[in-house]
Amino acid sequence: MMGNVSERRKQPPQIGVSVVILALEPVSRSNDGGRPEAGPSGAGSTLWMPLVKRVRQPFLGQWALPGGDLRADHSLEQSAYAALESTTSLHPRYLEQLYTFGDPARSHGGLPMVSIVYWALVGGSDAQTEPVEGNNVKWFPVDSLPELAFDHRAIIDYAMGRLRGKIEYPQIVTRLVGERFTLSQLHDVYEAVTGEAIDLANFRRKMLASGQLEDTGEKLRVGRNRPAAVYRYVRSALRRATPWDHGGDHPDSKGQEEDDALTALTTI
Amino acid sequence: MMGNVSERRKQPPQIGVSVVILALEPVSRSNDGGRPEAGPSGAGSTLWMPLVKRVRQPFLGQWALPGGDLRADHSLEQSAYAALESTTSLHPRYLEQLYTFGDPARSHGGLPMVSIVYWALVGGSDAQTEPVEGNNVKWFPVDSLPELAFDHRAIIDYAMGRLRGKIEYPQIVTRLVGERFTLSQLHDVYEAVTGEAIDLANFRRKMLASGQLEDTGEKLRVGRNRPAAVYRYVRSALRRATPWDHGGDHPDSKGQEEDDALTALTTI
DNA sequence: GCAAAAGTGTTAGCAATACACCCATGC
DNA sequence: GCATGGGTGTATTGCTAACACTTTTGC
Repeated sequence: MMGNVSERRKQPPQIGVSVVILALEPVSRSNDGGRPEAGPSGAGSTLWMPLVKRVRQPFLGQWALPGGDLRADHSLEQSAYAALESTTSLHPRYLEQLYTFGDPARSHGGLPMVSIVYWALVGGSDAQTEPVEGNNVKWFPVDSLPELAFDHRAIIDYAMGRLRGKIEYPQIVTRLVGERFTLSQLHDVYEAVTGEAIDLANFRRKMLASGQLEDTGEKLRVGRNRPAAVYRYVRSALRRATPWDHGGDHPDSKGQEEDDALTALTTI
Repeated sequence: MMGNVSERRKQPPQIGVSVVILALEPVSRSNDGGRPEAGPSGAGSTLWMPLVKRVRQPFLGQWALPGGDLRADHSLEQSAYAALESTTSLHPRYLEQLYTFGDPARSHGGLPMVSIVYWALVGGSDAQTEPVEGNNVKWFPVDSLPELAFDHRAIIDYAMGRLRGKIEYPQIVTRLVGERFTLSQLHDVYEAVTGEAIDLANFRRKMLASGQLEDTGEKLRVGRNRPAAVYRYVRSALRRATPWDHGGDHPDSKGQEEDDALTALTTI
């Protein structure tokens, strides 16, 4: 089916999608969220992501980003969703294209591969079905990841940089912290993402002064301490999309079709 | 060679690269640059880009972004360079991946196509051989482009947004204005890119205060007016790359091989 | 001298920072 | 009361915007 090597060099490479998935804590069915969590662990100090164990060479047995194939009749975003759901049973509330990697050297002995990488944010209520964890999928904290296949480590670092660059956008934060949240929770997310300490007092003021938050009237008591006010982003703040992103691949295509299920796999 | 339609739907789509090329003025061999230009036209108020006339259906005869194929043994960046040089005879000093477009709807009757789009910045001294202009290539000011094939108009808008977002980076500005420049020239570039009027006095101060500029000692007289000091970016400023970009596709791969020349063409 | 562009000074206002302080709650 | 996190006050500092002003050149 395939010609000799010198012929193959002129062929186009393979294509696939991979997804970097980020959440404040491992997502499973039990976290059915909805209202702000008064979780005892405090969570918020680091981000987590699911990885998939490779079942083929090269890098057999190593951890890698979830991935899948591309089909000519699907948009890139749809393919990313499909890859995501088939491995982690998640339907993220935020999905955005990250970068396309295509250097011949990155295949490390496999076929040359172009990977279109998306990154996704998931919150507590995004689990659709039974979690696949324990199978070939496992959640890791981003600050202590295992050794990764291919160039996936670099891809993840790049994704984290992108997340840091977008932390100001309500759409982003909301997907992580949820729709309703206290200022402390919001503050925790900012610190988890930036990795830096942020003065809470100034943070409150800045957020409230931005006019993007509105008090829901609710209160949330965390431990045995003073209850905190619960906020949400005002509608107009959520709508305001960044024109220099999502510019491409039909950002409005939400409905992805139920299709033939894929088995959990990774691509480069 | 190709199966029926329902088989083809499951196939991966085609892949190609396209390039959005931007310059302060149309680039041809005559502008051999090197030192800052005292051009009579003042140039600096708008950006220009080359487009290629399509020689196939769909959109036959319409203007489109330069593009080319992807080969399994080339990096994406190398493929972008190849597409660039084969159409415009330019070797840009800045090349960066923009976005990957892959919606099935964008092919408009052609084969489904995934386009990995790069954007490039060229200055006066980037022309390598005879300019191809007049053949099927023509330069247009970005604020009055002709009607474009496919979704190329949206792609260009997206590229402009990206450029605006990066105008602060010395690497970007330098590729447009050149290595040595007066503050007025720098100011013109900022205004051309942002599209907004910027107070020259404050602009000077801000730039000088940044510590990123150094006086070369040279003077440049533009018309019959007072000569202006010529500056350049300090080395450390140029080196400082943005980690959340160029993270991917072997950013250090500069040497692109001389290879079989391609004929001027466009892809989706 | 006059025009035109280079370059400087001055002011007001806004936003980020640092940090001291008070408030509400459960034990 | 006291510990803990929620929430407020306030001074300092630095950057930005607006705009009036001076300097250097060719004609």
